[in-house]
Formats: sequence, structure tokens, C-alpha cells
Amino acid sequence: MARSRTTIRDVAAKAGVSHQTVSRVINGSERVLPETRARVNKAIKEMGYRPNAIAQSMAKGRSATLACIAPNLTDYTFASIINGAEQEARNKGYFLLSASAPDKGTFSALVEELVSTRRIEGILVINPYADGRYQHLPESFPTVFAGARPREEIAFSVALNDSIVAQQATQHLIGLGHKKIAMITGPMAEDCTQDRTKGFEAAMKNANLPIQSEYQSQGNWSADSGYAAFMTLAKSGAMPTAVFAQNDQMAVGVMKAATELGRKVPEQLSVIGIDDVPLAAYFSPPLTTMRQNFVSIGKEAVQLLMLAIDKPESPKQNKQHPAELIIRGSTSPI
Amino acid sequence: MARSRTTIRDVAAKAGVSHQTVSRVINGSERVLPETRARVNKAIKEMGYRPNAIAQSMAKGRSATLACIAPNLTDYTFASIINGAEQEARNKGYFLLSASAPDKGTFSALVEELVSTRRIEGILVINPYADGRYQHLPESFPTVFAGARPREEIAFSVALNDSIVAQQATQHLIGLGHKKIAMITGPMAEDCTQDRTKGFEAAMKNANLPIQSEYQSQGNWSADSGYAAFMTLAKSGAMPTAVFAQNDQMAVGVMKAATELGRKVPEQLSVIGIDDVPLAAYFSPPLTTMRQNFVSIGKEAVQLLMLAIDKPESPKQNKQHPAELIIRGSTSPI
DNA sequence: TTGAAAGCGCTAACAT
DNA sequence: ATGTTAGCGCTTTCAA
Repeated sequence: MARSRTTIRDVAAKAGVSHQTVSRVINGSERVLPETRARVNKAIKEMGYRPNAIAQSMAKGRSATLACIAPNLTDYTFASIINGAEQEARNKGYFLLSASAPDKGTFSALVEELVSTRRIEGILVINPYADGRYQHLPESFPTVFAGARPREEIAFSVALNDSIVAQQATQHLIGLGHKKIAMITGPMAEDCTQDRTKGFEAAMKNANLPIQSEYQSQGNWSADSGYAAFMTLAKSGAMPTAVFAQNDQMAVGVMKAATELGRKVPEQLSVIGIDDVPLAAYFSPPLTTMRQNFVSIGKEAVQLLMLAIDKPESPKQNKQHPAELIIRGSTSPI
Repeated sequence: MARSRTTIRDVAAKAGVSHQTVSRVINGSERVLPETRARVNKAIKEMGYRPNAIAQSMAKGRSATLACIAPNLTDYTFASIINGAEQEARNKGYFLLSASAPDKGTFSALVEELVSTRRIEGILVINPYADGRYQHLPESFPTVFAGARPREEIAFSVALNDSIVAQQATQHLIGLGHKKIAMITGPMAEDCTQDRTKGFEAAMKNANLPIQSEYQSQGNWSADSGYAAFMTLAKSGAMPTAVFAQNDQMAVGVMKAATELGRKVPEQLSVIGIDDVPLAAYFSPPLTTMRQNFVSIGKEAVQLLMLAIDKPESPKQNKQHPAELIIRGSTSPI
């Protein structure tokens, strides 16, 4: 692999033209005689010339780099969005710099550095509402939120249509004949949780089912928290026949708790989650869930980011994606 | 957040010094009078000046950027290594560009572009042996393999000590009294599989247990393949009392297959894996496994990459990490 | 259509 | 200790 230190001037000399003409060829300018172009391309090929990306960035004032910041890079949902974003970015001629920022302080320092040193042209923020970090974003810098819808029109965003998806999950349970349906929520401070809760309530209301607060418990998205939440629910004497967990990890925790309490899933308790995490089909019973298409969320996020970069004055768009009901063994008719 | 277009010369003018002195202050040179330094720093602060990273890269000939390439960014094991690598990179003043390359062609094109356009200073390759892609790496460019040990001294690497870890997993089973131990391997073409297989065989040999080929079956690391592999084993009439799966996903597949065949885990079949994937503790029974410390593997990979960059002539190092036995419910005495 | 000149914002080498 | 002069490799004027 040629790791050339060949410059545009070397090519120009070889082709017998000025370096500027080489630049024109590289950048696909029309204003070059076909035969000149051919000569230049020949020289480029023979010398194995590749333009220095840094120098191009410098001269153009564009780095062709995007950043994606998430609380961590490991979480399946984050990683999948990043994976989609990276594919689309590359597709558009950009590279993606991914970074993790576990807390608000790290986040704001990171963003400040990335932006003010002009290393990137746009930012993709995953989970912007996690800890209020979205408040630490620079004004008028191309930004897209992935995985959460902004309260106001402060940024572009791509997320799940949380309320609809939650409603569909609940409807699945209702359609199975369940009436006593419990819900394990995410942290109430997050919009996502609030939207999913609204969707649940809408479904219950549509079916004329009562919404009882003793059938609800808050988790923090982790399996442990789902386990604990269901234990709390059970200890308080609630005896739901079904549980809607706002994500798969908590759903898995619920199944474990139920099993330990001697309540068979799905015979005595149906459980549904959201996400469709990798091994969802391998739990016992296999988990019924609403499958998110994280990759397409990531891709669309980058598409919006391109728009924000190219047309800074475009009105902010907020896209919402659907999810697909995957019926497995953790839900059954009552 | 100040998105300054302020340059080093603006600062110089304000501080009443040459732009070069400002550069010295930025770069922490000793050769600046304390009072001059103070004046410059004051001007920097007041103007909200931040050096343009692209221009610095250009002048220094260093991009302060590393690339990490994996088959995908979603897989838990890859993502965790990347997460560790990113932390360490930032720690060392570098940014990490992560990219996915599902196949060899994409991989080589990507590497070629990254390297020849001088966008990065080093590459971290995750799963370099996946499809022979390691052959498409440039000569003498700082490179580290993460997750696989090179056959020869062709590159730096950080990986699990596969044979030892496999041996320990097998010993756990043997220590429980098992004698008829089956193994589900990864693809035999991968070194990692071969090393784990060697470790298994060493443990069996040490315990004077026979190694029977009818107790071995090949998978491809996926849960589905583990399921299929155990089904094949069972159909062939093999009746092991324990299974060593070379990773957790396959172990989970084995547990599912066993359950469907009416063989209770762990009462009638003990199962152990490698990795400790996120929800391992939530399967029924909870999975016993060898926990990898992916984050520290990623961190050390970047440390080696720093070495490869700073001292290109250093002899190649190949680090091997241990794993920790996590005993859960899927293994029990015979 | 092509070339020459002038930067992009910074650092390195050489003066002083 | 500080300033001056040259670039880094490219693109963008502006001429021709």
C-alpha cells in the first residue's frame, strides 16, 4: 500500500501542468481539458498520489468529520445507533468520531473541545436528556439528537415514536384479554419515559381500563431495576396478570423476579418489553417485545445532520420511527 | 460557547507579542518569560481563543487521531473494546475514529483511505483474522490487533489468553466431577478457536480424561449456532454431562437446546461460556462464564498503539489478558 | 482552459 | 526570551 508523501506539486511536475490544475482534477472541476485531465490522472495513478486530507480540510475549512457522543459506547441501543450513523456518514463522505461521555461535565468539555478546535462539522448526541447535558450544547452548531425528541424546536432529532410504540405494546396485552396490567417505567425525568407512559395510558383509556398507580413502578432501564421494581410491586400486594416494561432489560428483570416468586411466565404473568435486545429470543420464555430499528435511526440522524450542515437555516425536523411487535413466548392470553 | 474565529495573530496583537510567542505559550514551551506568558494567557482567555486543531495537525504533521476498525460496532465484545480504547485514546490526547468493515473489501478500502490521506496516526484492528483481512494492512504503519494474537510477530496485539482461559473453564467443569465434557467451538479457521480448543484439551489431558471428537461440534459464535451444534451433538447420541461453549452466546444456545430436549440445566447438564455478556445473570439458569475485561483490553491496545507511533522501531509486543471465573447457576456438581 | 499569487492557521528553524 | 521567515499541502482568488 503506497504511503505516499507525494504532493500535488510532484504530480503537477510529472504531468507538466500547474499544481492548480491537479487540484481541479482532484476536485472534479469541469474546467479542465479532457486530455489534460487524462494526463493528470495518469500521473496520479502512476505516483500513487492521494491528497492529504488534513491539508484539504485546512484549505477548505471543512474537516469532513462528524462526532457522535453517547453516555457509553457499549450499550446495545447506543452502539446500534452509532453503527447506523457511521455507515451513513461514510456513505456521505464523512468519518465519524465516536466518544463516550458518562457525565455532564465530561460531555460539555468534550463538546467544547471538538467544536472550538474546529475538528468536526456536526454533532450527533445520543441520549441528550440523560442528565440535562443537552443544555451544554453550543448555539447554532449543527446538532442532531438521536434517541430522544426535544421538548421544543431546539434541535433536529430522530427517535422512536415512544407513545405510539408503548400504546401498541399495551394493546397487545389488552388484546390478549389482560385487564390488570402493570408498568415498569424508566426514570420519570426522561421524556422518553413520559412519552411511553402516555402511550400506555392512552391504550388503557381506549380500552376503558383503569390506570392504577399501585400498578406502576419506576426503574432505571437496567435489568436489576426491573427485577427490583417487580419485587416492590409484588410486595405491595399488586397482582397484575401482565407487565409492560418500558425496555427489554427491565422486562428480563421482571421475568426473573416473577419466576422467583413462583409466578410462571406467561401462564400467570405476561411480560412485554421494548427494543428487542440481541438474546431476547433466548430467555425462557423468549421475550415478546417491540423491535426498534436502531440502525435506521442512526442513519436518518446523519441525514438530518447533513442537512443541518449544508443548510444551517433549515427548520428543525423531529423524526419518529415505528417499532415492530415481535411476539414470542412471554405473552399469552389470560 | 465561544466558537471563535480568533487566530493566533489576533491574540498576538492583543498581547503585544509575535504570533510565535503565542504558539510557544500554547505549546507550553519553557522559553517564555513568566510575565509574557501571563499576558498572552490573559489575551487568550479574554478572546476565548482556541487553537484550530486542523491547522495544528497540518503544521505538526500529526492528526492526533486514531482509527478503530471492527466488523461492526454493535457486537458487545467489539463495542466494549472500542469503549476502552476510546477512553484511553482521549486520555492520551487522541480522538478515536471508529468504523465498521463487515467484509475484507470494505476493510482494505477503508484502511487505504484512512492511511494514505494521512487522517490517522495509527490503527486498532478488532478481529483482524475474521476473514483474512489482516493481510490488507499497510506495511510499517502503526497497527495493533485487539482480540486476536498474530501468528507471527507481524503486529502488536492484545487479546484474551485464550488457551489458559479455556483451560480454566474446563477445569471448573472437571472440578465439579464431570468426565464427559462436550465442547462447542468457534470457527476452526480462527486462531482464537484453535487456542481455546488447545486449552480444553490440555485440561482434559491433565485430568486423564479422553478427548472424543464426537463430543465436539463447531459453531460460529452465534446463539443460533450453539443451539444447532448441541442439537447435532444430541442427535448423534452423545450424552455429555457438561458443555464448554467457547463463548456465551453459544452457551445460551446450548442451554436452550438442552431445555427443549428435556435435559435440565444444571441438574443434568452443566454449561459454561466465555465473555460474561450483559444479561448473562438473567438467563435461567444464570450462566456460569469466564468474564473478559474488554475495557482493559481496549485500553492496553491503545497504549501499545502509542508505543508503535512514538517508537516505530520497538519490537512487537503481544499481550494476553486473564479472565475471571464467574460461577452462577448453569454449572453444578455431577 | 490554465497559471500565478495569496492565503488557510499554525509550527519549525533560524535569527537576534 | 522573542521575533522573523518559511513553510505544511492544499484551495481560492484573480489574471491571462
